[in-house]
Amino acid sequence: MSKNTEARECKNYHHGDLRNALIVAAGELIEEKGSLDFAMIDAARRANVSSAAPYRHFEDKDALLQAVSEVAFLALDDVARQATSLAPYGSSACLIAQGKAYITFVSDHPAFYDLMWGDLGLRKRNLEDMELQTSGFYILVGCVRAWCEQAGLRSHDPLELSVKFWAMAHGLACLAMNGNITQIMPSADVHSLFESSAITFLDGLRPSAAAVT
Amino acid sequence: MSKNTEARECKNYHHGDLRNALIVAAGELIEEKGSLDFAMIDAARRANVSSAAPYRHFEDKDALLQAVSEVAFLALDDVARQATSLAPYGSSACLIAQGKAYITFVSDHPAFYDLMWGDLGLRKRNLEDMELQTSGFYILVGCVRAWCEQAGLRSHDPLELSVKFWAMAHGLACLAMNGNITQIMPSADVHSLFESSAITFLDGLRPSAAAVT
DNA sequence: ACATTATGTTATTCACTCTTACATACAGTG
DNA sequence: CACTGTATGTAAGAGTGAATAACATAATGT
Repeated sequence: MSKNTEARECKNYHHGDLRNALIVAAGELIEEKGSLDFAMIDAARRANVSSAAPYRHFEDKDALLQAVSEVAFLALDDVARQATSLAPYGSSACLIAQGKAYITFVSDHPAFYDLMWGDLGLRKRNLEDMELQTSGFYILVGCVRAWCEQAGLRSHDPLELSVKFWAMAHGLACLAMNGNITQIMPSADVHSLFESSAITFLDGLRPSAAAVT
Repeated sequence: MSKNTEARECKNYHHGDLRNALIVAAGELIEEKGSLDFAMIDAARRANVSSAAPYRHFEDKDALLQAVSEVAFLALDDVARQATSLAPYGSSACLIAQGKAYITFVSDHPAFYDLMWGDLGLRKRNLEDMELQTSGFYILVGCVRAWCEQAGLRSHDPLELSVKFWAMAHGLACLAMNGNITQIMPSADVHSLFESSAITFLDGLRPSAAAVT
């Protein structure tokens, strides 16, 4: 052990946890640049390794992006879980809280949205990833199921309702992210918009609402 | 979308309408590849010009993509306009027809969706483009306004309702495009899903639906 | 010790975008 | 009709970044 770390630039030849370091570095770059087109070598530099090192851990840049995307989906799951506890489980407020949290997440991280749902996203990837992509969704499904029971609306399919509810939040988040909502209604707040939208929708589910064309 | 301007057999040194030819070529490449990462030289080849010629008309590839995107938004406007005449103006069916047409457009051209709303999309572009991006939206606003009057619901803001309605269609289209809906409800049809979702929402707007928490 | 495996480096290749310098057509003017 | 300016084309190549190849270093197991 006489060879003490001279520490010219690198302490150890082996990084130790390069794979994770690269995922973190890529995540930072995406956040900072607000886009996915960082260079592999930049992620490598951030982890203090050479440009070729990442290819020991990821087949190509897309694989690295996918790994970052997986982390992002897990983070979104956490967001959904936390939102669940903001209001009584199964209440309308609980559902709305989840939608709002979803919108906040998307709005705060537009570049991650691109990663998760954009052209480089999971659209053309395999099924395991798809399951990851929708794992957080089932947190919502649980709430919706509870809501249906509390509201005495057992005739509705919680899964179907959840998809519709998700789509409302997703659509508003997407439009807000693109600036469309600000452009159309400069004074509007996406969260309020979602809340009133959700309330209208939930009201519409109740039998008292007569179907009229 | 398949505006086949077959002016390719050009014998002259000057092309004549290279700008448009490139837009068409790029659109075809996007449609064929299902992605935006075609090479500029491929678009140039399709127009029978050299690889540098496009740069006389477009500052860079992004500018070409933007031009294609503008054409795509105009095509979407047409889709919306046509859908308006599928049912009595101002009826629920008319609104639903518009949403369905929107969903069809997005589902049929996922690569164009990426172009129009993705990371290479208009998010970071200027205001004129934003107006183009939402011009078709005001077709919907007109229908919604008529619907409000026919339904005797003048207390609602048609603009706000339209945004919410748009978001429902947009969200479902986006999730469907990513395969999420198929994954969650393999037997579900996005158009039916949208229709029932829209009906629920419109029902919820009627005063008979009591606000309950 | 020594072989094996994992992980890193340098140097290089390849594809693609974008630029530069030059060439050609066409329209307007004397 | 020559003359000239502008628009538009070409050819060649610089610059960027992903990915690979060949080699180097460390950790591990027997």
